[in-house]
Amino acid sequence: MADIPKPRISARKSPRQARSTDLVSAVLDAAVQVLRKEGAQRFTTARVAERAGVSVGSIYQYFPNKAAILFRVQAEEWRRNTAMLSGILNDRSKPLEARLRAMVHAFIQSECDEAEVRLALADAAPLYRDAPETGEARAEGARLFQQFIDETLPDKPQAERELVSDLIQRTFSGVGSSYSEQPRSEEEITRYASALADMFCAYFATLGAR
Amino acid sequence: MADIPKPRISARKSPRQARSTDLVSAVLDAAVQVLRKEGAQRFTTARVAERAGVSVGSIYQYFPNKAAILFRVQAEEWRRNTAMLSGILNDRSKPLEARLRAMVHAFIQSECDEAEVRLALADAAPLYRDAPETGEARAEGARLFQQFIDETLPDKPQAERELVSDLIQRTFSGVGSSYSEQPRSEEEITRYASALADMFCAYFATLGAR
DNA sequence: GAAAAATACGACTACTTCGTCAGCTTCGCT
DNA sequence: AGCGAAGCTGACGAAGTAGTCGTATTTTTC
Repeated sequence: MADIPKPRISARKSPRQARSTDLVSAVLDAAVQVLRKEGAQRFTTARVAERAGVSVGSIYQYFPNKAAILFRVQAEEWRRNTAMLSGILNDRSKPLEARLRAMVHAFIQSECDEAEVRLALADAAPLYRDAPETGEARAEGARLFQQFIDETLPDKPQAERELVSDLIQRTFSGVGSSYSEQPRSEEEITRYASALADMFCAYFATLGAR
Repeated sequence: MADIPKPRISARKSPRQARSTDLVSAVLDAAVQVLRKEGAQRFTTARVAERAGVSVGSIYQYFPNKAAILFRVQAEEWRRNTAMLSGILNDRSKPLEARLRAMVHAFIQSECDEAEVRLALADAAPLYRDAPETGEARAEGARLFQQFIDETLPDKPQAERELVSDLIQRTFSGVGSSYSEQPRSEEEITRYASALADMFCAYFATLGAR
């Protein structure tokens, strides 16, 4: 059994004046910097406050606890990512395979670009992953994959499409976070993304993708 | 940047009498139990000592620090796993594909069987992953995959075989740990392992596996 | 069986961290 | 200007944890 989840991730109160809005974004920016420079282990509210040029008390006016800050950072990360991948996948001017290949490359690339933050965020996952909001955010991403698979394998029964979508998604994120643990050159990234896309294409082909 | 690595994972002194050997294994057993029941966050030397029926000081006679205990547990886990998979992969009485499918299933199965411990161990990874010993242990596992790929794709250049091996390995462990985060029934596991194996087989087929 | 070596104990130190709260400052508005 | 609300501060309390060390106990050696 893991840690007892603290289901208090949602904001304590909302900023009403301009300065408090600024404060919140300063805190989130600082949080990213602290994660990058200090790692998850040394991510503390005090350090975030210092870096943001703000007092600890102010942070706790808009975030109920440390986990909430991390969750907001992670949610933002996911949001950007989903938007980017969604844009690539829904570009109907290209054939399915080209879109898939582009998406794989973009994902691996971005994963490597922000490797430090991602790794730290992953290390801190135990603090926020059991919150209900996390589940919703994940489901959002899942829909993206599901939609793509539905388009790729329209003749398969839904149960199978769901299974395949789930598998692709896990492969994606698993390989991405593992691969980005070490620094990689542009060329390495291209080669690796290409191989991963090859694997997906081969799989889809045997499943009878159109 | 992540946490500064503490390169002191190796044993402080070796047990010479029977009672101290017992103590060490009691500590390791207790460590697994604490991980399972309390999670990585609440894994403390004090709790391990209590569960092992031993005092904190005794632990520090054979382990230089907390990370060392976690590393020993993880190393043991890897050792068992490598042995199991190695046994399946080297069973020359079966064709390559059957061995691959058996291996995938066994891996996913064991991952799910021990999900709690694995998850906690993964959460604690930041504490031990930067130690040099961890790299060696990983390399051990990598050889296993490399050997299998060399056998599967003997006509490809070595660079490509290494790339494929790396990709398969990351897919393996990434999908495994992600999939096992939720409890799964036997049937679900079989279906999922089968799909994953399908993906690998499809990929190998397009690469011209023999 | 007595000295020496190995082992075990656990109270204790030194440190870190989360989150609060009483009081002070700034803002918006009339 | 002046008043109430919103916002900000940072010292502080409470909790928890890693690892040490002087002392007690058990085992081995001679």
